[in-house]
Amino acid sequence: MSVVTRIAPSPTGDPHVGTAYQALFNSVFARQHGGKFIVRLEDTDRSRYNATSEGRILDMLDWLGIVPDASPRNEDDKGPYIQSQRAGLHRQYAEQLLASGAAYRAFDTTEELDERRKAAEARKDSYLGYDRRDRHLSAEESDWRAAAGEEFVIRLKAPLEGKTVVHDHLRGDVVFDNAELDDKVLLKRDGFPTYHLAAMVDDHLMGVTHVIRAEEWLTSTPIHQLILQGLGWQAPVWIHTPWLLSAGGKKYSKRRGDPSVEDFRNKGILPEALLNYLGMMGWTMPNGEEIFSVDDMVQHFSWERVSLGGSTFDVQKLKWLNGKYIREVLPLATVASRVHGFGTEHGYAQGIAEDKYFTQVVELMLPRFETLQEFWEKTAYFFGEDYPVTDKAAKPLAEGQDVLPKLREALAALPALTHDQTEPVLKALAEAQGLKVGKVMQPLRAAVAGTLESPGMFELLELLGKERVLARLDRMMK
RNA sequence: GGCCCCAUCGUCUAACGGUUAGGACACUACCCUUUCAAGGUAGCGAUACGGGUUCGAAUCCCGUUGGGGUCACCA
Repeated sequence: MSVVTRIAPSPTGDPHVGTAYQALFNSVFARQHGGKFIVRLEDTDRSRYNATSEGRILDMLDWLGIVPDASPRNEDDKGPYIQSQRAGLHRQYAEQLLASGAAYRAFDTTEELDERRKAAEARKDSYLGYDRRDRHLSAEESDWRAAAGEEFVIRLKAPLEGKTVVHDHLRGDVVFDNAELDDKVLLKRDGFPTYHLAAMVDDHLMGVTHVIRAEEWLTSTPIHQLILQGLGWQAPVWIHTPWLLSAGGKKYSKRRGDPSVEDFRNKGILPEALLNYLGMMGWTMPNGEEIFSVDDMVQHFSWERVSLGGSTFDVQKLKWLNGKYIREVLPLATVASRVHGFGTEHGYAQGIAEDKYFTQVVELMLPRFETLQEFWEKTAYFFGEDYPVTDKAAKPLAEGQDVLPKLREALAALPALTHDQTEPVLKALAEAQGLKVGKVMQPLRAAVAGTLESPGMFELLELLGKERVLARLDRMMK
């Protein structure tokens, strides 16, 4: 049996980290088995639909480098992959369920439902689902009222007794008491299906073999099995993955202020690092390695190494990982081009060419920035003469005014400010003045960089070049 | 509240009945050093609790507690 997995994001807002997480695991598992990974947009909630969201979700996947075998941008014969375009299909199966007696029409208005629910809550009922008022309407009455134009929804007729066993691939059998189950709405008043129906119909029609989704779906899986059963279809392998949590221990969510994938991207997190980080949430490489690629994951993935406790998202560790990719994993040329691309996208790189000089700056800065954004925040003095002087740098700059002219003189005498030329000169000068090396270096650094945090002095001088260094010294000498 | 899931350092995790409970992030100290980093070394720090089973339990079973999820004409 060939594996088919999917993600079914809902285009309601910002591209969610949870979607990226699911996309990773679904695509890795499919690839590992030479199967197919598909993306289906679940947009059947017209009220929450967000027109830009759809494209942004697909863009996020592109950015991450997760390539679906089928999606709204890559349709095949199993499509369309936009769920609302399949509404006719869903309706047809809802009617089939209705005809076979596995479902029924319910004519309650939203107001009635609200009222009864509130009453149930007030009574502290343990069962808070639909009270099944219309479950026992005769077929004649149901047909007649529908024909008369009364609006209705189609609900699942869940069994009232017995048990439904869901076999979760990670947790084993999970037993639900049917009496706890609800007569869920399958087809809404507006003719669109709910998730429960739509997902099951589409998964089946698209040949999905393994439903890998977040743990929040576990409790509605018995409903899904009942739908499948009513339609005479076989259930897929259910795999409910552990939670992604945010600092408070709650479910990670954009609504709580947790960053979206776009937020990470805009801060200068690399897709490789994000994916690597997500991969170590709930899963580990067999040898315990922390730095691994999606390809490594495809090679070594197994459900046995998934831990079930939820994982708290730690931005600090993500940043560390990102820094690791910058300084150790990605080649310099790649880092330089990512940095420049980021700068262009966010207005930092105006008039700055992606040339050899730029790459040298990146190389010098390599161990000094963890996100692409940090690079730009720390390097103004490499790319212009109007760099700011920090408060901390102002002090050594003032204190060093008498040594600066001597420094200028010594540097001006050099043919070029190469490392091997400047180092002995600067050290000799410090000694001659009876000063600690730092007392000479810090004023120099403050003058040419405007900050006390910079790459090594000699590399800095060499890269900046004699002309610029001298001009800066002239300007900074009172 | 009913039901469901989960439980090792603050965080991510290793251990698949026998380890001084290991690693990583963070934190602290030291080393390196012209600053800031990076890097290196060391330290701090966990099996939620209570019962069993077993020669032996982080590991298996039960209970308690705690956390999370779910109970929408949202997904």
